[in-house]
Amino acid sequence: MSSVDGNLIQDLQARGLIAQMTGDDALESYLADGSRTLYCGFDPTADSLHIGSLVPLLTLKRFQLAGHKPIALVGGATGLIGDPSFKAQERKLNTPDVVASWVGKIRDQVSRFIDFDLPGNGAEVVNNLDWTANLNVLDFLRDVGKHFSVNNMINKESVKQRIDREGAGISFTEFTYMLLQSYDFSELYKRNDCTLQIGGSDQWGNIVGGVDLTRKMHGGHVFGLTLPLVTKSDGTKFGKTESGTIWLDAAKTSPYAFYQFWLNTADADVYKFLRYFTFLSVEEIASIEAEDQAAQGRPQAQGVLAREVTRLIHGEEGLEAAERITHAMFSGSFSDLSEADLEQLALDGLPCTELPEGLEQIPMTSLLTDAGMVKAGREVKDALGRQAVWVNGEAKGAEDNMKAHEVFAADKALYGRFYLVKLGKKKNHLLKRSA
RNA sequence: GCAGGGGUUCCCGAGUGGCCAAAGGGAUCAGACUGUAAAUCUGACGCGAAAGCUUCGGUGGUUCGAAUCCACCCCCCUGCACCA
Repeated sequence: MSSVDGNLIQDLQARGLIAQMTGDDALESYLADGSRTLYCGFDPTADSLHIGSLVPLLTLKRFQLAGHKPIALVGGATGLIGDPSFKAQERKLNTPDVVASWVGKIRDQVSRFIDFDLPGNGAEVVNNLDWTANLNVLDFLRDVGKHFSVNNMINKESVKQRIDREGAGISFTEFTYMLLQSYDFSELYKRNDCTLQIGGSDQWGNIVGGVDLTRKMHGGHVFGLTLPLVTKSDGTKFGKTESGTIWLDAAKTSPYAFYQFWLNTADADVYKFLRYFTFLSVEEIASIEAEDQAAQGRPQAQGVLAREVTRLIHGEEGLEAAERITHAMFSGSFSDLSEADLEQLALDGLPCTELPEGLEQIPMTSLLTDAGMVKAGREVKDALGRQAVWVNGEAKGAEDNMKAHEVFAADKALYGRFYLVKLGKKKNHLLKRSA
């Protein structure tokens, strides 16, 4: 049995990672006294987790590093129901086979973060469908449902807007979600001696429900701890960009795009994010912050954050790929890229499209819109008007709009095949001549 | 079901017969300044390279002409009634 790090809670506190916890000081000494088993649930609401799940995921890992045993629960059952917590509207149910396929993907993703082979506190992944699939309705209502007060449930902050708001409403199905999640906790307590559940702060109601149910059903004293919702200083939602959600799946968000997302973190958020999303010690982060403050110009923090998190999610290889593209695209020295480098960029996740036929007829606006660089031709037109489109380093203007055949002439291609197109400062794209 | 209010371009929100592709704000994109930041300033912002085309909950109608007027329908909100 590995020894436990008694300072875990203090470290989490220093990182700002504790939103609420049950039994305050009791939990801290409970964790310091021995290796405990804890769990966190991840519902399959899509075919991949996104960075919103990163805080709980990494926190599980922090507990493991401190000597505790983490269980990642994939919600094969709860994913069939839908958590109403702080959701404005009832959600559409996904079909069982869809949820089942998502369960598989989420399980694989989650598994990459925690260590299964640690002696004494090796991680586990469980699926709550295992203990609910064959649950008898009458038994459930008698054994579990009886412990819940509807009066209490409708007063939960998490469902208040659904209860109070005219025209919103909540179905009995979603209303029951809390019972299922609570039952999970009591089951894991019984089966795995799991005595702590962690989750986002929106899960507080569900977690407390589980704490109560475990006491009522098994007389067990268990704990709950919630993590803060990640917010940005400018008030916009964390984890979304104009081009969409930042996913953990490399097929949905390339390591390059992922790296760029973190690199673009606002100064006002970056040190907080370093504490949330990296395993650098709070002291290290403080010294980075101090250095940045002392230095003029660009802070180093975003680079550190992007590197650390990208390595964590996509590994050393993913990070190298991301940095390779970033360097090629933003250093302005793409001309010394080799042919193999260019091919690699496409593989690394630089958006890449094949050049269509009949360029004489195709305006640049449609060409670049179709390639997915922008949403409407107007943006290309605007950019052309400001000399903000470059093809292989050469700025193009409005007069080139109908001259795609000249802009993309065969003799202008790098290695006879490639064109690097840059629109504005940040949009890069690779166009390839078909072979 | 009755009475009243409302549904406008990504969002909020003006517009009540032509001057409306539709004020203003937000978001977004691009430019300047920078650090691939923030703040600020500038431009764009239904679609289209253009000519032009398609919008104001839906369908029909009145009119030379409708987001604006009429009819019917759908949806939302606020009261009242019904369920009790």
